[in-house]
Amino acid sequence: MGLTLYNDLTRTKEPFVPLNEGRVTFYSCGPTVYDYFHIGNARPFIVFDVLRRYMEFKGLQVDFVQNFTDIDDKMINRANREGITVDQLADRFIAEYYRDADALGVKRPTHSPKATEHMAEIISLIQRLVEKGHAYNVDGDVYFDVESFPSYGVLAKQSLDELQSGARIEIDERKRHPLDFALWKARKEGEPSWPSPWGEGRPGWHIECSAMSMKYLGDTIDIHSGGTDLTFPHHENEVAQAEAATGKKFVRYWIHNGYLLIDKEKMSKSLGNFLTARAALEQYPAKAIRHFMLSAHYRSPLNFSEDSLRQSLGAVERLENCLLDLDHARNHRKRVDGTPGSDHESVFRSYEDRFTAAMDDDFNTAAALGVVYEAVRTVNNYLKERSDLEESFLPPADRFFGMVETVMGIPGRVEEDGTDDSRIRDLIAERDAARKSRDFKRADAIRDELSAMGVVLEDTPDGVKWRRK
RNA sequence: GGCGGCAUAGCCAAGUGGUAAGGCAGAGGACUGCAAAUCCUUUAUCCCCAGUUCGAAUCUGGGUGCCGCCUCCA
Repeated sequence: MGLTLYNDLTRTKEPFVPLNEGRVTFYSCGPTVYDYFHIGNARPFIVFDVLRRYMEFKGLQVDFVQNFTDIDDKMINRANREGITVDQLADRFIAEYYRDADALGVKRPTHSPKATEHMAEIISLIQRLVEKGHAYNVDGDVYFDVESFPSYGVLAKQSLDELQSGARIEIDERKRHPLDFALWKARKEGEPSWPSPWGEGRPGWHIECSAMSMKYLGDTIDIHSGGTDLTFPHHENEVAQAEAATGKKFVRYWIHNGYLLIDKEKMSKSLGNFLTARAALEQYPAKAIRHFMLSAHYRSPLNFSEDSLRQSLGAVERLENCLLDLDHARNHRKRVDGTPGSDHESVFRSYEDRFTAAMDDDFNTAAALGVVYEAVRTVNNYLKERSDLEESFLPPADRFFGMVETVMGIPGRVEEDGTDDSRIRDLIAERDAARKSRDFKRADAIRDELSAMGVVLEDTPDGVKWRRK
């Protein structure tokens, strides 16, 4: 069974068939690097990271491009406020972006282009639009002429008239139509600028994505993703610019993630109701945040709360404990030949099939997680019901949980904290000896000591297990 | 005004015609020196009304409530 995706262009679920067999071109709108990103911004980063990983797991080669917007009003304002250049601001927050995204386990894109490094492509795209009569120059500002592009509104599913009514845009009399948008903005005092055929200036809001998408992935790409608030006007405008210039279809599948809500409201910088990803990571490990993001379907709104994060942490720890138990059994239990009649291979293959079926169904991570936890219970039961370990059990179990790790990035690799394990092992051995001689006071004292070191002990029939908190 | 989304147990959340996945929390039990982990049992008239159907959380119509986009925003 193949992957199906809900395409916002058609508003239906469609089988996903890449333009070129075996290869996927995927562009995801990235951050404007004027500040730390918040946990709501992190949703698309994580969720589309998982979609990308899943497609790679299925054997597709994914060319995944995510841009950095490093020149716009917010960049200029923030740089001015900080008394630094826009370049310096961008350098700083690109580094901060990577620090947080890496910490969240988000794979780095194939390409991460910056707008300021693609002026040639941007200008040449605008030029093509001007030449074809889709754009016009007014005093050094260049606007896209929406009326010259009959299918404007394909993504919004609205006509120009409908879009106009009720819109609270201040009307710029120099524009031919209120919805005409800037491709190029003439330089203002104190702003960074680049030379162009229309004079010094800088690119408008939307043009960079079209230009960079076309440069790295070609005129027509398979998938373009972003938050649902980008549907209009950002993505609508991208379509208009690109298709007006090339005459070809720009994006085959448009996908948008739902918002992260907080107190039932959209989390956003302008509302001020946000929590930075950095701050969230100080309180909860990445595995909990990833699990939280994957616990709902990507298109649904997802309500953020401390409690939800706590619940996700509890859940992902259950998965982690299961894998630790499995490893402990691997290292300490007697291996025996498989019992005739017990077919672990087909049990885990069935889980794998159900997991991939859920993921194939418009990337239903919540349903896929349900399957993961059924598999967890199976493993826990198996380990409880016997004291040895069949050789036939590990390979299919490892394959299944390896797939979960590869695709979802949970539970994630345990970070080394530099503690010397030999000290821990010595203490555990000492405690074990104390327990054998029924000196429980001493044993508990050692447990407390280890606990203070962040080490949790579990006494099991297979011996003492330990893990870091 | 136009376009769109959502409403499932205490909480989070799957499920698009055949009598409700999974997780968190709670209760009871098993195991246990203690603890932890784990296992078992247990918790849902699927927002309301009407309709279609042998049968609806799932389809249709009408409500109610919440949210979003149309303006910078993932």
